[in-house]
Amino acid sequence: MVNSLRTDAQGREQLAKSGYRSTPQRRVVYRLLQQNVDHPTANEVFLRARQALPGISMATVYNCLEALVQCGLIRQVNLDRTASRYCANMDEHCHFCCECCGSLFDVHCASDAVRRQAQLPPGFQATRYELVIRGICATCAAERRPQREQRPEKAGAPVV
Amino acid sequence: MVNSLRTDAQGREQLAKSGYRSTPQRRVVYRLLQQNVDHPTANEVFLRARQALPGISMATVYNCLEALVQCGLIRQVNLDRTASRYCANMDEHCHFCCECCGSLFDVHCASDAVRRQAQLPPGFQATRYELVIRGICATCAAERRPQREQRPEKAGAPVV
DNA sequence: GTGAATGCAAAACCTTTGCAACTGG
DNA sequence: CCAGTTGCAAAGGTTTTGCATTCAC
Repeated sequence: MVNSLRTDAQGREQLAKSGYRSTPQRRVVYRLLQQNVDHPTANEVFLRARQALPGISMATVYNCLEALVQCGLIRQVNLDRTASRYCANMDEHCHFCCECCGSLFDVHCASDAVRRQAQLPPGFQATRYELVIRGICATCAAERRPQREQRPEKAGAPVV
Repeated sequence: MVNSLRTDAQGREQLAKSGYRSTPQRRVVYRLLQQNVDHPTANEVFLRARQALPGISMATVYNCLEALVQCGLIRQVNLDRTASRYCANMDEHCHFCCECCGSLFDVHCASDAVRRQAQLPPGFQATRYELVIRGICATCAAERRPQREQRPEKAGAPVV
């Protein structure tokens, strides 16, 4: 169950709180991320946004994503050195990355317990814990295929 | 205490096991990573390797790093979309990234307990758990400075 | 009205690739 | 000997930047 999705008005307010304006481009990008739970890359966001706003540019997509990340409406997920992915689920969760098909899944994780496992040296102050799990997703496991080229075009279904 | 550092002979053997040759470049890169516990980037490895091998090229550095990663002598650490960093500590550990100075520290972490916290959906098989902790390191905390531009030139001391 | 955001193009950044020459086992 | 490795240069994918124009507040 995802609780963190905001209405247009809430989105506008959250942008304003951080000094950002609500523009058509930002609204389209945010709505698109709310509706597509498959963690698209900036380029995928660009392609989808262009359906609603044919004139939108890549630079604007990056600008919108940056604004939405900064004001806390979405989060950026970086795995390896592949293109960043974006996620409108702000509930606490971690990510499962399928080494077979490359899909990304949201996974529930009791973060308090994770926190307690890390033995920080004296004086260190943690602000954020990010857990990434790698493995084989149910679909790929069922297909019993050996590991092969990633198929990043396949979208991962959310699991939270 | 780091147990995973290999002698030259062990390194050669581990490379051979995966079908790689032991070359002067690979030996220099591996030794350099063993001696510098600050998680250098490929470019930093290049600059340091050039002191021993003035003719070494960036492409070769990447090739060496790839071979060393593949045969299990070093690991690659990717944070955000900054340049990959490399680490000769193969003991089980996670990473602490200082949001103030950008340094990377090895941190001991009881991974079995972390594993138990993630609630994988049925059919999902996990092979690897990667925990990244972000926060303020002891040095930056002591300086009591507000968060500012990262200073990636400052090397992080190992903490394991 | 005014500062912020957009769109375009060019550049930056990190990494990979193609290929001829060289070399380790 | 010969597949694997090196070094060079060029290209690749992702993201950022500069700047004139447009727009949100």
